[in-house]
Amino acid sequence: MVVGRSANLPRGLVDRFLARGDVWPDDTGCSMLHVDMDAFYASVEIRDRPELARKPVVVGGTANRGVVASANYIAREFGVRSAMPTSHARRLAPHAVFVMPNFARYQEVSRGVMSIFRDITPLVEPLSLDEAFLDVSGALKRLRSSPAQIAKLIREQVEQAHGITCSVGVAPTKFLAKLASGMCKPDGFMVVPRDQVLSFLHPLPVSALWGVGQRTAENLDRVGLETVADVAATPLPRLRRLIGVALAEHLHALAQGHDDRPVVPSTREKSIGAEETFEVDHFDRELLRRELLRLSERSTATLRARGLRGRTVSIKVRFSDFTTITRSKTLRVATDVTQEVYKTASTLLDEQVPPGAVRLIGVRIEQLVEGDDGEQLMFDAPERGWREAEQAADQARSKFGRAAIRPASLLRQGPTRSGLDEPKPDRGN
DNA sequence: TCTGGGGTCCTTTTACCC
DNA sequence: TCTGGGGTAAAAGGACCC
Repeated sequence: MVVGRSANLPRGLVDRFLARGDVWPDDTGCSMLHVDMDAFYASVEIRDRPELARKPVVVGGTANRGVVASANYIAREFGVRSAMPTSHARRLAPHAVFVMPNFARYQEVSRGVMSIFRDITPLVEPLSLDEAFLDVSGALKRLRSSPAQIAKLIREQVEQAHGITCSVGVAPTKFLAKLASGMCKPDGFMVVPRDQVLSFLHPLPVSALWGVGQRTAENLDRVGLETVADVAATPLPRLRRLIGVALAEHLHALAQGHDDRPVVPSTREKSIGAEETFEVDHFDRELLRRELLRLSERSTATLRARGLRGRTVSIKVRFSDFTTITRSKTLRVATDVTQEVYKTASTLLDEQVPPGAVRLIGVRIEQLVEGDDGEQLMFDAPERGWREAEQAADQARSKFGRAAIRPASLLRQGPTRSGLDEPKPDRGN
């Protein structure tokens, strides 16, 4: 039995732990909350266009090669799932309304929702636009509430202020809270009492463990490990041989209900990049180089906006058969200069990527450091002109819009791309 | 069914130095 | 000069997450 992400969970289990109005569960010591918006992108679209309310709604690139970023629950009844090719979704639900994602809009709603959380506790760790962990241990006294009461309050406030619903898991640890919110979706609320952690956890399939995707589930299945209980009962040395040291130790701990990761309010990003799938495959090197310039520009603009620079430039190329290679080069000095990133990226393309039909190309910058003008100027005077020019261009763009300033070689018509421009799907709900 | 885009983390391989 | 081993950093690939 190999079970994927969306496997049906033991039904009795869900019923046993689902919080309802009448019975108040024992939430002592359950100070970890995981809040997950229901079908976030689709819900925002429906809220903004009420005429969609009773229809199946699918948010995702409408072009040939897009995938579903979010689907409302009516669309899910037809089998539509996030990450599914849009073409497949169209076949399953031809009458559904297909909507292009409006990323800026979702960001705006997300900021509003997160600020509701921060009014309750400063210990908020967003995982993406549509979900976050909250540690409410410090807020209990101040609000004179239990964790479950705080969860209820959050659900009410989010719906009142933003017209969309969310699901909340309340548990002693992050992992359990996240499991719980996933199991009570949509518009639900679940508490995992401290003394029932193992009876909650152990009947679940291994794929429920954070870090077990399709591959690892198959590997575990091959040796007869199907449930979380099976993993918990496997001696650690054996598990290490099966799936590697780090993953084994991680999963073994989770399977025993151990997870002491704290809520970390802000973490610095480790890499910044941009990539694009073409609507049709391309062989033309000149065109690929032009695309690298566009992507370098996009990535370094983000770097500059956040006051960061990076030392390692890596490119990613996916061929028509879906094999994917990455090639990277580490610079002597960290940079945020488009021309320098582009030069490195295009050299990598020229020297290390074999010819072939390319469906995706990407640029990423790693080994990030906080920007520091003074030091850089002394060591690398020649790039000074570029930096100043690009900073001026950033300012012009923020005044007059993105199209105002572009490198001359991008003024020609670029290649056609798939419909998804910059989406971030709300997977998993 | 035919697979987006943004990331993180881990493992293995390779390059280089002593 | 050739070979080997240890250590470290970089490069490459892969799995996973939303």
